[in-house]
Amino acid sequence: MIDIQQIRDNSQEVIRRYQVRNFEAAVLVEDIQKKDALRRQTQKQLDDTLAAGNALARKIGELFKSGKAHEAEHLKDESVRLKKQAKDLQEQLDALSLALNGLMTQLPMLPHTSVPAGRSEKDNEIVREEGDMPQMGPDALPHWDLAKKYDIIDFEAGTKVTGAGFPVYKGKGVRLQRALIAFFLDEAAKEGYTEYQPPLLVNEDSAFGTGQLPDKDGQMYQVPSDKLYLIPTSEVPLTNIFRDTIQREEDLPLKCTAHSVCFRREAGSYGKEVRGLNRLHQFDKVEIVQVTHPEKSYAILDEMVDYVASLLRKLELPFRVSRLCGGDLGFASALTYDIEVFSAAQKRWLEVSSISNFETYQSQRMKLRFRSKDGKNLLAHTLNGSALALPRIMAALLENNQGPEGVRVPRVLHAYTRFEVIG
RNA sequence: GGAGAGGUGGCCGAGUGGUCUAAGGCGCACGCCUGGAAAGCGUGUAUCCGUCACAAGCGGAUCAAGGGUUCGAAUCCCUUUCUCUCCGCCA
Repeated sequence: MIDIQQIRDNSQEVIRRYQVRNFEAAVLVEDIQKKDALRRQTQKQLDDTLAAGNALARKIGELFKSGKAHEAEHLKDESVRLKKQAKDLQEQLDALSLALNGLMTQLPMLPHTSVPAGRSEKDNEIVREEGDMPQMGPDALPHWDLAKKYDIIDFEAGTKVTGAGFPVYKGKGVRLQRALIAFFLDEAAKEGYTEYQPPLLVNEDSAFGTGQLPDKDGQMYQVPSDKLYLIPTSEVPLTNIFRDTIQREEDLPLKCTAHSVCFRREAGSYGKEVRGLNRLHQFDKVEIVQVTHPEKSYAILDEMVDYVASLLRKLELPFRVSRLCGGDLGFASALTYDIEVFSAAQKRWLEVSSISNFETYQSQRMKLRFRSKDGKNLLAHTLNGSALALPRIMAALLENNQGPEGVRVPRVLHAYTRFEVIG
């Protein structure tokens, strides 16, 4: 949610900036301005009415005390009238607040000034490309064939047990994945992130706080009997740890990391996009989250991109970093970098990380604040990124490192896997 | 799942219908005192909304959340929720 103050201060500027997203905000913004003015006017009327009621009640109390009960009696009528009036105004105010809030949640985050205009991922701006593209012979196998050949992932078993998109990892496949998770967590710890192990189900408030609700509930698996949601990413529980808190400025930035299983319904996906490990309903991911001072969030975003790049470098995977254009930018994000690795047999770039600055979008919703040096409570900025998502890293490692002897494990993982080749 | 007890400010804790504008204490901040410090003394110390210059001041709301009774609710009633104790079940 953006700060309504921005609309009060300069609504035309807000509308103009939304154009980068191809988001036509004029009608919505005008509606918000009207509702906001009316809400404040109603608030004033209500406060005045309540103040009159309070004064009267106090007066009646005094009269009772001084034994003038009969005088108090006829004041009660006025008191009842004020109470009725206050109740009506309160109802109006609640309705207005609800409506205003509903309108505000329809506004996506204002894009950062560096976000390129554009409609689709074709307009994303590639800002960095690194690593050697492996040269594959014509007999190179895609990872799903390698997985079968070396018996490390059983897609059919997963389909039987649960359904498509729920693979069963096996033997060295599990070990490789566990090794990667441990490696990512150790690297994050070195980088100053505190490790958490959050719940995998969250309540409605949490899902709202990070922006999954109200609009993206179709992307989450739900447990309606308990009003809980399976997390699509540990960003949700991790960031919500700090919901409704006021942090100390000197404690910022808060740096958290967690490994978790992630669950996504991925309704509407099909075909080669979802083959093998490319797109799953259940997958593992190590996430990094930061809660920062607003003035530092963009420098920190760059740091996070550099950090994720360093992981891929250590894994010897070729990757590229792109800045998402307005049309491809998530609803909640002000600026997002995507990082993709090249999976050599599929000859495709696979997105393995998405690193975003949400500015105050999430902190506004979850009232995540910090107390500044001059004693004001300000909204913090929240950021997060994958560091990293496991399946596509597995896919690229398998495909890029295949050879006659089997699949070579990157050196940095040997200490974790305790084997160097999957063969 | 059953029974019982609870939820008050940063923390502890008083408070059972009208100076609650929430006692008292602790902590914290600032000041006085001091060679310096401690002690002592004094002052201050929540959040949100509105008015307004996002100042001061003023008004309103908040004693887990929501609803109700009453002229008036932290206090009485109902619902929800969370915590604790006991029982049951259980990795």
